[in-house]
Amino acid sequence: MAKRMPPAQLATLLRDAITRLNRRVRQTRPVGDLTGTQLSALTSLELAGALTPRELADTERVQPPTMTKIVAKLEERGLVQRTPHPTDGRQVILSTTDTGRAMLAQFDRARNEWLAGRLAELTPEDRDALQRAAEILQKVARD
Amino acid sequence: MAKRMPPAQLATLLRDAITRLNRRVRQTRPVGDLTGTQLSALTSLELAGALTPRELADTERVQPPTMTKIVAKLEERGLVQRTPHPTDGRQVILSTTDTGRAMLAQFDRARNEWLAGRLAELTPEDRDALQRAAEILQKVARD
DNA sequence: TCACGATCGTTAGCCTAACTAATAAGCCAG
DNA sequence: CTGGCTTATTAGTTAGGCTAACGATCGTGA
Repeated sequence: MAKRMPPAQLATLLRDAITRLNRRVRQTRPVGDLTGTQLSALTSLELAGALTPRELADTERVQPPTMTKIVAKLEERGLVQRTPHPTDGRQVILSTTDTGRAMLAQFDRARNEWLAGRLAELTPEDRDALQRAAEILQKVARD
Repeated sequence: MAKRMPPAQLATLLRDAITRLNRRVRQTRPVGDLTGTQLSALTSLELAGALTPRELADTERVQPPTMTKIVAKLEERGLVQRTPHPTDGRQVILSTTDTGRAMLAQFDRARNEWLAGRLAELTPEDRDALQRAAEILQKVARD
């Protein structure tokens, strides 16, 4: 590994790596015609059980209008359903449908084909390093 | 660190981490009103000295029409210039202008403020792990 | 030599995904 | 019971990707 570098330089390196990896992953994306954003939202919703659009937007770190659009697409496909909030007439409760859960299960298999393939070519030590890094990055991205 | 996981699961973890980090970085971006994509292209061009649009597109791993748009925005701002190719009438040569270089120099200072700040809060060991991971990811993202 | 296929850059058109601003509906406190 | 806050949506903009198609140019093979 190269010499230890100051945080600003590491930030540049990280952003560059992440940008490029994102582009590569995007290029190989048309799996099941759900976009990464939609899949991520569906997964968060499934993990949480049920959320309001606002809560889901906060979870996904997007603004409410953005989540409105994402949910609309998922609803079109019958992957999420909305039920009225029991006491607050403004809010709605989002939850995954059986179809949505089936879709998620299917993705569990087909998921990340390209990236997983590339990762499988790495040494176990490299994969360990990436795993550790992913956990650190999750922490960094959290508030 | 958690137990070692299979590549498919690691791929999921990585993509999630990267997606979230990208969103966070985007939210804190309005520094000098150049986007990450534009900055990346400008930096690549500066590093290479001079490139054709095709070469720059390949470097940035986007399709030529995408690079046309990015270059158009950079040219509007006077950050890059185009000169005719000396022998091939189809091609053009892109290079950074003095203004573009000044902009890059300014970014060298203000760059990655949020991310660098967050990274500075980590332990040196965590930063080492991220540095190693970034280098691995660069390799993975490369062809 | 010249006609035709390949290459380069651009244009046009589409999509995803994000943002802000504004609006309608509903809640609640004084 | 009214005025202000919250929730969700709509409308409109921007960035950034893609593919398809096109004109200009290059270069090669008959």
